[in-house]
Amino acid sequence: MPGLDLFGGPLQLVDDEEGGIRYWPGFVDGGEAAAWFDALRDGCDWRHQRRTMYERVVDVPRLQAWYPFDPASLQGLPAQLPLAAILVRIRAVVPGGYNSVGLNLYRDGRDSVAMHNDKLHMLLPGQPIALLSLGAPRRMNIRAKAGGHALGIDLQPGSLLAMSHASQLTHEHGIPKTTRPVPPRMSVVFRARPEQDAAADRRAAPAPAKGWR
DNA sequence: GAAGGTCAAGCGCA
DNA sequence: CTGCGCTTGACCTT
Repeated sequence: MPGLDLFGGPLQLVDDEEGGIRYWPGFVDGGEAAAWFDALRDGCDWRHQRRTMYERVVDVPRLQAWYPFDPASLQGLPAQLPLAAILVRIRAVVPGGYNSVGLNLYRDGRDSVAMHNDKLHMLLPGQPIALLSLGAPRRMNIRAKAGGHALGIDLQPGSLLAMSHASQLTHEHGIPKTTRPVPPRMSVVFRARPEQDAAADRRAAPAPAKGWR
């Protein structure tokens, strides 16, 4: 386990040729993280999905929101949300052609995500995924698919986690449920998606009406 | 357009 | 106590 470096550099959690998985515990200060959390919690278009399992319809255990945007103009990011400010800060540390942001809200310890990796066909090769954590700390497990033990990391509010494209091939990650009482936690995840998918996103996303008939 | 992958809750196990 | 692996099935870039 690498030690915390005193000069603000990241902890290297996983190594590969594209930067592996890096973690900046104090990427932004607590006050800013708290302000962003409040604004996003109150202002995002949160969606609650359902899934069927064993003839029962169950709630997906988290709320989600998602915005595709143009990397140059930032069009697509709602102006009343601090997403553009967050993106600027993230790009300065983890450069990338981000064109989509997904948010997850884990309301309490019963909310979770199963171990998974991001779908590679939905990501541009070589481009990292950048994940900002806000709200309460939650444990994330990271495990090599090849086997071995899971690495647990408490994602602190204001922390940044950067995952290489290549690491999605070799590792999976998840947020387990916990019986401990925990306040809400939010992740803000920036990705660079292939243009054809990004275009489909723009079509699917709420857009100004422009019917021609 | 087809079809293989995903991922929910709960259980048993180590 | 906690993580993990197994199960079924509707849905498939939210």
